[in-house]
Amino acid sequence: MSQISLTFPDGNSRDYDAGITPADVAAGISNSLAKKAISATVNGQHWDLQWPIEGDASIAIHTMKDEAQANELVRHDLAHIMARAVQELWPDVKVTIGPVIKDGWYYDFDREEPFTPEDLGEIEKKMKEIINLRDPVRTEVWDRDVAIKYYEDRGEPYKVELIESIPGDEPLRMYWHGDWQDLCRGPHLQHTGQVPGDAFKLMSVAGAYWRGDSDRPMLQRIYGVAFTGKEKLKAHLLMLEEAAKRDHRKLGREMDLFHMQEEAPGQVFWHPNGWTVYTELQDYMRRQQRADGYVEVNTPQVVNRKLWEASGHWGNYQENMFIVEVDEDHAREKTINALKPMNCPCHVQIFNHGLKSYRDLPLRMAEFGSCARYEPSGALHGIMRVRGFTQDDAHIFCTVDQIEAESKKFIEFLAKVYADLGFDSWSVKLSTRPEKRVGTEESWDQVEAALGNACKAAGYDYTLNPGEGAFYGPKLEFVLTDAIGRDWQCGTLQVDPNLPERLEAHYIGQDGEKHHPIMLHRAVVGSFERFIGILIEEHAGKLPIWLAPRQVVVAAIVSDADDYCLEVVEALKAAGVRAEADLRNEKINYKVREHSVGKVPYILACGNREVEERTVSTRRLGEKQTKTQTLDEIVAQIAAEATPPDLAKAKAKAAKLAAE
RNA sequence: GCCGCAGUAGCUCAGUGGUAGAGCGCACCCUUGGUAAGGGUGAGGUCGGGAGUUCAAUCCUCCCCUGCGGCACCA
Repeated sequence: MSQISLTFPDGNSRDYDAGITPADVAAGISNSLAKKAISATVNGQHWDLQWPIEGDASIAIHTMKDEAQANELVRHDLAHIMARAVQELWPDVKVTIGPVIKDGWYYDFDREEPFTPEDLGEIEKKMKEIINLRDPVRTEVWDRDVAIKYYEDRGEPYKVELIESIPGDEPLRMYWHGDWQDLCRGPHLQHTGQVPGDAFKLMSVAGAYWRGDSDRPMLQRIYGVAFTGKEKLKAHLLMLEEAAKRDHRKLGREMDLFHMQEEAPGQVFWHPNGWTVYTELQDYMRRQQRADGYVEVNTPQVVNRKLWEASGHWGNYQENMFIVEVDEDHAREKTINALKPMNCPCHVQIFNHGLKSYRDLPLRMAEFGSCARYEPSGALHGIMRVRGFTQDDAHIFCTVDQIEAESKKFIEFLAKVYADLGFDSWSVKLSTRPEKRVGTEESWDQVEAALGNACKAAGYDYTLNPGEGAFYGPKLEFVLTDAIGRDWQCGTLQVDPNLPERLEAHYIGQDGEKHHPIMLHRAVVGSFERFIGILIEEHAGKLPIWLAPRQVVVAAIVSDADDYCLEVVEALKAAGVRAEADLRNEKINYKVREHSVGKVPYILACGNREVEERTVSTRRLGEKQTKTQTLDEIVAQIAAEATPPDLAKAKAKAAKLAAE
């Protein structure tokens, strides 16, 4: 038998007979390691303890202490254990696939009856029994024909289909957890008892299409979460509770920001508080855009289908448009219009009005454009995914040569805005040419390179998103990461040579000839609705004071202080602060609690002492400590703190200049 | 759009084949209280919409709408 050399993480190597398994290797090191071992990494590949090693290799034996491998194995084995439990409870249920996902796993089943929450409890119980059996895990490589025959005989059509879709040169591997068998590429644990029986939980049942295809059968997916220890499961469940507390739908109600109702699904009724946040953010964006060389326009909501036919939306996007038919008495035919789902065709109309010269480019045309899209009902989610929304939309009309410089300028702009809005953590993805596309390879090469170069020139790295570009051009996507680690795509930059051509936009070049401009579709916050939802969840409702709808409540401790409270409110208002008085016949405890729950950044309490001394008792949201400040002092302090970040910077700069 | 679950007072929720209840909030009264809920009284509901079964439906059945969790979608 030939010998192979295995190199361990400490750099030592040892010779073994070819075909040795990591289990044997572990046993050769120590008894306890043999028991504790869960898997190995062989030549960088996660390796089952039972798989033979045929050549020289590096090897590391894993135990439950290796979090990454342990999590993967625990979750993967639980997927199998759950499938086994389900088939033991209901033998006619058909199994499909069950992959590991973030924090857990899922398994898709085909079963006539829907699973109920009580079923989940029963399955969980059965899973714990299986874990306690400590059944060995065993694996074999099978012939395709044998495997197909096996699953055909057992009436498991989904498995047959899976095998048929696996490339012919790949070995088919079978795994047994006790007597229960599943097709699986592995690796797995040594026995079911290696799974911690108290560190997993079945979370939910949901429908999911077979192979993710909406034309195929709907299966039932059971989701579970699992970790290497009980405490980690607890921590995870706690985190979910915390996330639920930040839910913008809940906070939106509690802070009286907005509501939605069934007469206008997917559209927002902004209340005064919410609209204050909205306009504050919009005012900020408007200032930024002006400073960055954009012109602002406004275009119609209801536009005749002719324009949508010309732009291509009628053909490609009709299902997502609100169609508005107007049946005028004296019109022979009714006119058919659509609410605009995007602003770009309208912006081209403005561009086309009057002859443009190359000297006019780049032309940066911005609109806080209200759009309506008929999103599928199942896609709606609070104010994050809606049917009516407003974008900080703009289109930059430019030449091919200007793409790179304009993109760089935009990235810098976006970076400044995100920094002002408190998002330090964001990343860039470059989506490149998809399979179905228009345009030449050379033009794609050129434009993709321009976007990549612009990123680097602006000082940002990007990851590739191959094949995810639009049919007409590549795009940059800017992804924010919020306070609890969730990703949100907000900003975007898309290169579009197609629409200007379709809508016959052109400019006169230096050569005196007509040329089509390129359009860069771009947005920073994306939809205001969604972005405000993100802000609410990011800050758990405690918005930065300049965005907070109610910045200060001046609360009277005794009614003798009422007049003074009103005076304080007036002083704050005069300094541009959103302040209100709370003179209700309630105790100060009650008022403090209510406005704290309402996430008001400043509570200023005034009693006889304050009236006497012309001071206020200041309490900052989230702090227990109060302090006494003079009226002048607190007005100046809050006015400064409530100044939007861009204006604050401008003020600081002006002050510095004045000092010099 | 698809699968499952849900819809009862402004909010959170309990409940029943014989037309409903709590807490909070709201109104009024007492209380003027020093930093996260003082006390009392009261008003408030077509039990999501429609149809059916029944002597009788908020409750059972069917259809629709909306929401929630996923899936699909996000030119």
